[in-house]
Amino acid sequence: MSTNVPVFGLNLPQSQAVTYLDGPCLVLAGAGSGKTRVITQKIAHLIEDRGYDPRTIAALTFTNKAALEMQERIAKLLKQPKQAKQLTVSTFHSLGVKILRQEAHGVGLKDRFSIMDADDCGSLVQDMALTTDKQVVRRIQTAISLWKNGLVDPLAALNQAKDEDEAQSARVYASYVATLSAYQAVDFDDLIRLPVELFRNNDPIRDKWQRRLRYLLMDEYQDTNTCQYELVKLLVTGIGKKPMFTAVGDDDQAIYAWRGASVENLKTLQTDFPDLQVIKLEQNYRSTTRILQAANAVIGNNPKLFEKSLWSEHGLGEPIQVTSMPTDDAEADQVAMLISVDHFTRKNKWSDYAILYRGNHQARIIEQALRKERIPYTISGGQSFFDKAEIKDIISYLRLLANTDDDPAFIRAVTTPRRGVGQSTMETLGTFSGQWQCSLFEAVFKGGIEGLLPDRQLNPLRDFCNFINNLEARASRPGPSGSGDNAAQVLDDLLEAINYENYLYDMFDERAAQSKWQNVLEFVNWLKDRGRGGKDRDGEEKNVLELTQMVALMSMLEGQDEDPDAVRMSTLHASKGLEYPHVFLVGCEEGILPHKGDADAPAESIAARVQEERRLMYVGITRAQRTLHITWCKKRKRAGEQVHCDPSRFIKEMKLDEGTAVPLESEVLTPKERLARMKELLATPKPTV
DNA sequence: TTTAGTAACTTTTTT
DNA sequence: AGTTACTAAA
Repeated sequence: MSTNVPVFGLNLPQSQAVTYLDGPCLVLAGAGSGKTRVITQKIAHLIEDRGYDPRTIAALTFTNKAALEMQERIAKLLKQPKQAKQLTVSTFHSLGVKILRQEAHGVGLKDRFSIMDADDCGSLVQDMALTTDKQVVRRIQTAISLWKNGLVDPLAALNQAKDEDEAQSARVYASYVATLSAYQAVDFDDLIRLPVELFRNNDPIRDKWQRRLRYLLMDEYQDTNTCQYELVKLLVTGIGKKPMFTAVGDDDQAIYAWRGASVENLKTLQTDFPDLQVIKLEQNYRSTTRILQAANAVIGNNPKLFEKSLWSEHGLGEPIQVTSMPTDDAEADQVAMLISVDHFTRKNKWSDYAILYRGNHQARIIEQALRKERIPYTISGGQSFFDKAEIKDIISYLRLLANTDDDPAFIRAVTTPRRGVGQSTMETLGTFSGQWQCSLFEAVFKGGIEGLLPDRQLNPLRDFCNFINNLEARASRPGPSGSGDNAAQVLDDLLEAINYENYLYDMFDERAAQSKWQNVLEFVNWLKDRGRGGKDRDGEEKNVLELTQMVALMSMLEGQDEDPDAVRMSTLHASKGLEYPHVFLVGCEEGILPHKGDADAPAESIAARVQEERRLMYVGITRAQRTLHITWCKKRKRAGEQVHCDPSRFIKEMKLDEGTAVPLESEVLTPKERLARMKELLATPKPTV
């Protein structure tokens, strides 16, 4: 097939990107230029026109939400929608789990390894660094994460440490790695790093996976880190084999440098693959011209990696509004009111509106305001369903069931609900297990522990461990249907046995307990559903272990039970890749956006950080399709006290005063005025747009 | 030893 | 505002 025949409904560069299959391909896709469209169409093209087996195609995204959405879009595109289920559409991390689950032995893990979340890792670091200072713990955690993502081992980290802080982090790094392997556990970074290690050292296994995944597509390529890029390279390059992949990215939307991503990967791609075909998508199908102009003006202040200029065939559109607010409370109220009024006057859906902000904590105050106005909303980004304490409690039991060496899970499960095991018991047990180099669970039955713990403390421990053992025996017994455990029954038994519902009602007031128990039931039902192979029963059946490992990665809220008609609230980071007709970008103040970090950082890194914040602003602006409303506060509550704020430098950089938009001065209404205005607006006919 | 209640300290972004 | 650290009772 010639690459010059345009695919129906695509412009020329899009079409070229879809049909180009002579080698590796990089698509530089500006905001709103239809990059997801290119990926989904290309997958359809591979299957339907080129005869690819869907099982040999993998598309990698950055969030589970994006993966889910992409799979749905592909299903709609295919003549046989069921083929979409055979594709690997997942995050890098999920692919890592998939590989590790099959190749655990190759990296020295037992089959039933645990996946530890950031909290578990945090308490690990806390113990090993001998500090309770949360700041220090987080600093060490990010240092370790950056090392892992950069494929630097503990020894190298120690050698290249520049100051005592880094040396301390490196020492903790060493014992951290040792402890994880003692637990038979991995952290998020290991999910990518271990497959890389495996493929580097084991050619037959690497070969196997290369045959398994013949074509690779990557979304948001600008946000990949060294380790992820290495995994990709190992998967696509082989002797006598043509590297086959498509990477899609935009250097202006790189906003994850803080977690090890490097935009340089875009450039490196060109040197590593000299025959790389580079295709630029510069036509924007999303926003009005005014919005694009503002976005371009802001990003123009950053150095360019690739030359590109976005343009749009849409009209000029409505002016961008910039409003100053006296306080953050007023900002939230005002935005809620503006949305309410606009919703009723223009007869728009609630879901046409999005409120975007820099930090999760900004969501709280906005939520309150929206509730006051009776506006339905959904929050994406921020702490997820799976991070709720009651859900993590249940998960810790499942993890322990799957892997009794998982000490963090043991600690949580054995102490919640309270069963007479407290701090000092755990300390004794911990020292003992440390001396004998065994897990806490093992230590409970090891000879010698009787001398250290009186029966009063030892009995509850033994009772608990016997309980887990019994449950585990039942969990791994084949269910009536043959293969797989009877996950549903095990889950019910577990909740019953630990009396979790009563525990909740003992610990919390009626209302809180009720909602928490509701969450638990919802979670358990969700698990049971997945255990049976998913909603349509055409997914793979999963046992308790697989379910547990899957849940560990579900840190983002899934779009399943989202209210379809509700105002969207999101952090700027979580909004990447999404679009909304009407966008409110709140809290545009110096110190918030750009966010101020360590003032004593070197000037160079401060400059780099401001550039990343500017890209964040760019992402925010380019989410908007029709209207954009930016707000900033003169005063804001911060750690209790009111603090004076200045407008963000990025507002000036939008160059709104040069004829593209009219800045609007602050306009704060009292409830009475608001009501009057509302009535007045409701009476006027819907404006034509 | 465990738990419950009160006083002080902090808020980037996420797989 | 929301969590954590510390102190007093059971």
